[in-house]
Amino acid sequence: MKLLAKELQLSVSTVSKVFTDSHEISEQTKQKVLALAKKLNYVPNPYASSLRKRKSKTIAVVLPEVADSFFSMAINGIESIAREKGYHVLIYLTHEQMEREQAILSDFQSGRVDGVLISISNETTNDEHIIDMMQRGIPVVFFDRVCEETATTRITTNDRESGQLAAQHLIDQGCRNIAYLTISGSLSISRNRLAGVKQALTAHRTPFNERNLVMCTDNEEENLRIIKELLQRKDRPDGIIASVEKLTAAVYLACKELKIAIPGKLKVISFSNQTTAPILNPSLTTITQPAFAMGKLAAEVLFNSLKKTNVTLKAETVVVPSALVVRESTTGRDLG
Amino acid sequence: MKLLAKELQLSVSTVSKVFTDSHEISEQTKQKVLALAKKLNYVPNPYASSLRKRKSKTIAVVLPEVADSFFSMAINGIESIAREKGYHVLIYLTHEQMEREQAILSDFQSGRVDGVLISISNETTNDEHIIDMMQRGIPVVFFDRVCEETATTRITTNDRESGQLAAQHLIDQGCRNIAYLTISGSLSISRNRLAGVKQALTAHRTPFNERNLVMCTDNEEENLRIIKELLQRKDRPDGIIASVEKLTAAVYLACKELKIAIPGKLKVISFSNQTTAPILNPSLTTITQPAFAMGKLAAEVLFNSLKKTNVTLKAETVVVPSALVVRESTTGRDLG
DNA sequence: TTGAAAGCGCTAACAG
DNA sequence: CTGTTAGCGCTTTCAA
Repeated sequence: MKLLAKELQLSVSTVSKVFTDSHEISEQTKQKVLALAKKLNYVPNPYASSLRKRKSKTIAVVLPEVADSFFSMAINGIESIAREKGYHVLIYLTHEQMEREQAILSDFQSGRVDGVLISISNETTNDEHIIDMMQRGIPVVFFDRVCEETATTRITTNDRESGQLAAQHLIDQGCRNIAYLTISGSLSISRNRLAGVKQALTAHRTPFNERNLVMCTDNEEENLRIIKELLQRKDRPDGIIASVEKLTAAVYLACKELKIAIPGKLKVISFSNQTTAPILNPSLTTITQPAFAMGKLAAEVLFNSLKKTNVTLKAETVVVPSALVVRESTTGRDLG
Repeated sequence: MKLLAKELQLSVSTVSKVFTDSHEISEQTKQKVLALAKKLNYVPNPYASSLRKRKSKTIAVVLPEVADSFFSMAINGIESIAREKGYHVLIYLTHEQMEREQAILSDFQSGRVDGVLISISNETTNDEHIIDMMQRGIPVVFFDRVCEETATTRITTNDRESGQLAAQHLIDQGCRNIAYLTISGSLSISRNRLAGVKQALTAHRTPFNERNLVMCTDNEEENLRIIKELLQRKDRPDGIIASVEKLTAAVYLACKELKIAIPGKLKVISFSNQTTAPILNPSLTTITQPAFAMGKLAAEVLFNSLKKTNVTLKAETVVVPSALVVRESTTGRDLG
């Protein structure tokens, strides 16, 4: 299309420089070129540019799933920064499968993206595919579900403290037999939350009962079954901490079916960003993660490293704290 | 990297043909090349290929927002097909602003994407930017929030019938003064739903009262105020149809504050795909849209047209029906 | 079945 | 400040 731009009796390179906003071009010609470009509705071909410059102005966001308030809010945060910086966002879903995650990342070897934001799948037990990526010079920033051993920047929330806070809150509300619901034994995020829970219990001289560590699945009905089983045990828990948003519904439904009163017979707290938490029956006490902020921060860190050349990301964990929002499911009282 | 591939004493073109899986290459050399490629972890540069072939194997998904169950489930559907077809998915958010929508689409003039899936913003009143796109040979498929006048394929749900069904259900439950909550007067989807509501009311000899058409905003607190105002009118409605998922919370909270019993004093039905609908207080009667299916279908239609060359998409509306799921908020009874 | 050569649209030296 | 030239890595005739 530069050919057309030579309506103006200019060389291709001059026109090109206009579009890269080079300082070595006079205002006058810049205006002329830009004017004609607008008139002709011309936009430079990004792929030609990518090919030449060896950078794509595109990042990838790799997620386990998107139907989760945390991830959708995080996408929002990421997008807000990407837009600001003129980057494009490719989205990929692993559906919690390490194999897919590997396949997706391996495609990035091609230079399709300049950087990657990733929240790993709960199947992901090794980080070779990620290290591979970084060795090829493609920076990776973890957020939320991180690999703690991998040498790059990790954006997390204070999972351990949050677990502790949640458990402490339940203890304060009189719970003595607390169960912890999770979907993964391997994710650091899950382990950290559990560690916090255990710490709070131990501090209170009521060590965590390992039978109360309940592993859930991807399947809603299966989860309902598992939780009903839990609630039908003779030593049934009097408090539940759901470490994953989507387990909330299963807990509520199980209680409904079994006619177990929340919070009377069972207190429930959930790691959740659902906007419906305040209008559940009863309203749900949550640990609310700073999803938007974490997405935003992850993107900022990534773009920052993309600005400079050859700067490997610091192997550090940046923590954005979550908040405990107390509602009726643990207190019986509506604290707004 | 083809240079490296000439470890094998082959020409670049031969190697290239291997990667396009050309039939004019012997099995033998194919294997050899593929083997070395895997060993060297080589992946062809997609941008060079895009430049040459003038197609990017990439589509754009343009959405008003992502923090909405419908859109996140739709993304899921889109991704499932994209993955299957080997396409990549760029995501863009308009945040309900037509200006952003235009800016986003205008970038696509560059050939960045081969096609576009779009759900328009509620500000979008004209379709010039979209027509422009199509005239440049980039196919556009609408889903959910469509432009009815624009000559391309539209994937919708049966909005009118759903509105009618919702209103009829409220009438059946004894409502005589039904309000309709919306965030847009211009979106066809909103108009159609309202038309269905009116039709049901008219059929029942109780024409819709225009004062009961309530325009809400992007702002949660503002919405709460608006709805409280509605519920404090002397002729306060005895039934509410929320045409947007996120208005549900405002309705519930308003009722809580004003101590209006649902469904006793007010019956509520919502167009919503929230997974928490069954565990709200009370559980929420919904019109549930086939989000995943619609996303999937939109993607299928788009990829179909991308396969052939120079086939403009049929200007037709494909309807995937929604379902009425009756729960306590309109009946007082829990029907599961 | 394979190879040589041209060029997709753009940018980056380097000259002028 | 502007122009010339040489590719970025791939695909695609066309010829061997």
